[in-house]
Amino acid sequence: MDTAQASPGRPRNQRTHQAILRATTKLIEEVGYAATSINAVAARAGVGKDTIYRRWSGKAELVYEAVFTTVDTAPVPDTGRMEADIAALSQALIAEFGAPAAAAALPGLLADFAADPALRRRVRPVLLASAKARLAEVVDRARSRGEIIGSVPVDLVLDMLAGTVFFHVGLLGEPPTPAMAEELARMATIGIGAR
Amino acid sequence: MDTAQASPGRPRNQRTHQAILRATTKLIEEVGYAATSINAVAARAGVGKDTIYRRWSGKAELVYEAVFTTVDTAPVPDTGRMEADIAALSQALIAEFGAPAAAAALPGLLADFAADPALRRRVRPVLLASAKARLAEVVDRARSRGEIIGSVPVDLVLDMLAGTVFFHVGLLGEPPTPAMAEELARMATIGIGAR
Amino acid sequence: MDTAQASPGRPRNQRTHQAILRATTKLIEEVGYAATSINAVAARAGVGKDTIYRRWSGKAELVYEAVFTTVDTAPVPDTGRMEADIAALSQALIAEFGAPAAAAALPGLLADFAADPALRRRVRPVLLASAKARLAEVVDRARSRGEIIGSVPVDLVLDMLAGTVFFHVGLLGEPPTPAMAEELARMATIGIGAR
Amino acid sequence: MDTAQASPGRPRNQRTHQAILRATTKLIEEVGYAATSINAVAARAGVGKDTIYRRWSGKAELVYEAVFTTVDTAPVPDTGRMEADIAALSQALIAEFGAPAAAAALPGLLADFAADPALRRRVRPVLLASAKARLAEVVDRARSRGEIIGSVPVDLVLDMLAGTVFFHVGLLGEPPTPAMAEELARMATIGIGAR
DNA sequence: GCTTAATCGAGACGGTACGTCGCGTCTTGCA
DNA sequence: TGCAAGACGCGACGTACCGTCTCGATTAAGC
Repeated sequence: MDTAQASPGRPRNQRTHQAILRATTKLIEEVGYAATSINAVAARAGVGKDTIYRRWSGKAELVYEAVFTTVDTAPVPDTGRMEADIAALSQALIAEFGAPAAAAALPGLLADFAADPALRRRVRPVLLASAKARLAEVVDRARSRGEIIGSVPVDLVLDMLAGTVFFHVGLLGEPPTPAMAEELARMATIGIGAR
Repeated sequence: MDTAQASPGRPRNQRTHQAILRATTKLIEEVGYAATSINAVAARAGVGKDTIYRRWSGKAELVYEAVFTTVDTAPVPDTGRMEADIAALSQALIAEFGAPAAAAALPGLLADFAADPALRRRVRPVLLASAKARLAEVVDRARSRGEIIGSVPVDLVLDMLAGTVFFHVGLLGEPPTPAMAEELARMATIGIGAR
Repeated sequence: MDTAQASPGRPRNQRTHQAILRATTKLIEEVGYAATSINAVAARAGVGKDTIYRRWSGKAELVYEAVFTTVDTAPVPDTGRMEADIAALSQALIAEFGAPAAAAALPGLLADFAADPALRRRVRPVLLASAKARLAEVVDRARSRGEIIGSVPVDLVLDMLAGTVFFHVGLLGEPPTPAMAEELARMATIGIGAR
Repeated sequence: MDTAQASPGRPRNQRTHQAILRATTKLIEEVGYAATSINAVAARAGVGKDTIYRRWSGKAELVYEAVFTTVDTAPVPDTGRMEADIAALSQALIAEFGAPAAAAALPGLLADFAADPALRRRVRPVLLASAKARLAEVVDRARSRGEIIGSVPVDLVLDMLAGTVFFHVGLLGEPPTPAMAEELARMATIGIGAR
């Protein structure tokens, strides 16, 4: 199923692509989202601005790809007990959203998403997709074991985990403490389990 | 303790003050946070830019005051059962953050807070202060009734309620549905109660 | 007839105005019209780009004012013989259009005028207005002395003088030699006189 | 003297060459010199940009070839009277420079020549070469008939004819009227004859 | 017939300038 | 001193071309 589909003309340089993403991540970590301009990214990556706009619609999409495209390679936790599985997933999600670059990017990113409906529609289904699939798998397994009956508000739980971290970071400027992460994970677990 | 503190020169006009806040709220609702510029607010309020900067440090503080300074006049719920009290508080908080102007302002506001430590420090203690006091009161009453023992992560619960709404709004562009609000309130209630 | 007409708000700074014009003239002389960018003028004058665009519509208008607004203070020649008067006027016009900054600016300026009808309409009546008035005066005096009868193609003569210099400069890159200037002045003189 | 000089590799396509020149002329007439970009020419001609740069150094050379390479096939006028001959030549030159495409291209072309010494040197001797040869022939014949003695400023006359038309066109945006052309031709004729 | 090498359409690429916008500060004259 | 108006220096925005480059696919002429 090789969708090579060679288009005419000079192909885009993958090294350039990576250089831009790297420069973006660096800048986000060093000066934050607001102070990261397309101009600066271009200069840092040794690239023309057009080369950036040719691939991304603007700062939001660029930063999103640079910061949130770490594929989850870890296997879905399967301890046999739903609570433990959900706790593991929650910890992972919190770690992802609390990581330096992510924490620095999230507030600005969310603001830009909120301001642009089209952008929002493009990103929304992707942002939490992986986490959603994993959580759904855990829940399904629990259901087949008879641990729970009825539906589970998967989307809500994800919004809760991500949103809490985001809000905390936005207002405190610091990543969540492990203690808080644990507390939060427990809350999510109970929220699902106690139905 | 009348802190009139009459300074020399012409005193500031309170009607002007209100006109600026009104114009700000209108603009936020009509065009959103990003497109609301100080220039536009000044023009809309029929006011010079300096008159705005003399009172607020910038867009974030102005919008914050315009949108989030509705004093909670309702009495703290006291049904005799903690669960019901918390549910009521949660519903109120969700309603406040899900209101049109608030929902439109929150993402941008949080982003600006995240970008400016000084601003963050100034706003942080105020933003959820009222809600925090009310929740603490409810919890204290429950404790004196013997319903719970040990500490309660009040801050976390508030971050969770506000953050979830914010994240949902930022990514969906719509205020939370009543159903979701109920579900979320229950989650918070259980999260606290089940300790 | 003092048209002060004080408009509200902070008045424009005349020193800034002059600094911009000076920077423009310098740049034109140093790097030529094409390489003179608004960006560069702004940097050189220590001024924001807006401050330039607030006063002029673009490079063409700016350069035009910087280079071609040297008011003719010399009195209209009046030797008693039309030929000598016209020769003097021609020499003056040629000198004006052959001056370093003017010679460097003219080709690009004309090209921009040609490309923008609105701009053309705005500049056209002003560009040769002074020269036209002086020539008309000389011709009138000659007519009243009985030296000539009938009409005189004043516009054509001016286009000829300016155009020849311009074309010469554009294709040679050098100001016209005194010899050529004299020859050209004579041609104009004869062209008018011999009617 | 067949300078075929067959080089290895695929030979250049002459139809492509013509297609580019045609597209250039069309664009010049439709949108003017300034708005005629190499990009646009390439798109219009269905050609890659390299194919253009392989043949011409840039817009100026391309437009010059597209617009000013109509070889004078008409015989040099020979009426027996110099004045009539010169008038005929002048009329022809004015017509050439006043033609739609030429009038649209000239100002920008001259500006580019003025900005680039190398380009100027390459084009200068060619631009008026044909006209110069014809004028020289007419003058020589007149001299051998004894009509004139001494030298004649041939270059100056050509600059004058071309420059006047150019200046007029650049500032008015319209081709010269027949009346003006006649007047101008007469001026050139007298300018030469009256020596 | 096979190689060789330049040409072709397409479009990516690093640059530079564009003209606009918003920022937060300043400078007027008037109240 | 407050205030409306608006000039000011700054710097980012997203776009348009520039002239060069890199693809894969032709297209002759020379071997």
